[in-house]
Amino acid sequence: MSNLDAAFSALADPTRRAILARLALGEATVMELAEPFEMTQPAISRHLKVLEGAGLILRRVEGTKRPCRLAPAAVAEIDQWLAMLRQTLAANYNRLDDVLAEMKTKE
Amino acid sequence: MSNLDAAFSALADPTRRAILARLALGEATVMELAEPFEMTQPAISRHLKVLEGAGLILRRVEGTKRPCRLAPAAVAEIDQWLAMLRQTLAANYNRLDDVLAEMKTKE
DNA sequence: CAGTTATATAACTAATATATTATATAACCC
DNA sequence: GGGTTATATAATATATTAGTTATATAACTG
Repeated sequence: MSNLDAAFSALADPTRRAILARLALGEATVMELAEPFEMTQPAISRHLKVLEGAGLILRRVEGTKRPCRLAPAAVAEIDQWLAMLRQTLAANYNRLDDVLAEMKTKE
Repeated sequence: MSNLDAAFSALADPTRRAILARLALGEATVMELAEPFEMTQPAISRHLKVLEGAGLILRRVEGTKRPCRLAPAAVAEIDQWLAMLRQTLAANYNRLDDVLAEMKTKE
């Protein structure tokens, strides 16, 4: 499974996106991340494992806690891939502009 | 399922990403899209359905053909969500810069 | 109209993902 | 050391996904 497979797959889950959004506010422990969800701790633990596997988060060891934070690398990779599509869409818009411009000159 | 669920989920599959990459070169029919893959036509048909459901592609009817092209809306939505993470990561980098700067002043 | 081409749908199978409960580990606190 | 807290893992049930083959639909082509 490519990194992009794992990254996009990880982002496809709303719980995991919410976790990332929470981490956007700063580092947090597993318990802190689990708190807002109506889900058991093991479920969150697994979600974090998926996010870590996708390279989207990093974890430190701090006593019995495992604080998580966002990882830059995977986000950059995703960005890069999306840039390809963005570029094409922009190009298509330009072509549309051309069409409209041509229509105007024919008026 | 939110639009982002569907969009990220659709992007998690390498075949579907390849299809999008192909569409970045321009409109294509189902058969044209299926050609490079070692996969049956119904399999591709399903992938296209997933991409369409996620708002990533649009299709026209042209006789018996169904030419597909990239859709801007979903890509924009994804972009917007990622922007949130990007922003935080940038902020973290800045904090790291601060730390490094502080270390230097203490030398 | 008959045959072919482009695409979609249905029935089915195999693999994967998500959640749960129960339990393990390991650090912390008295 | 004994109890509590933070987290991970295992076993299991269920749902979802991705592919297959077989078949349907509907438009083109001679």
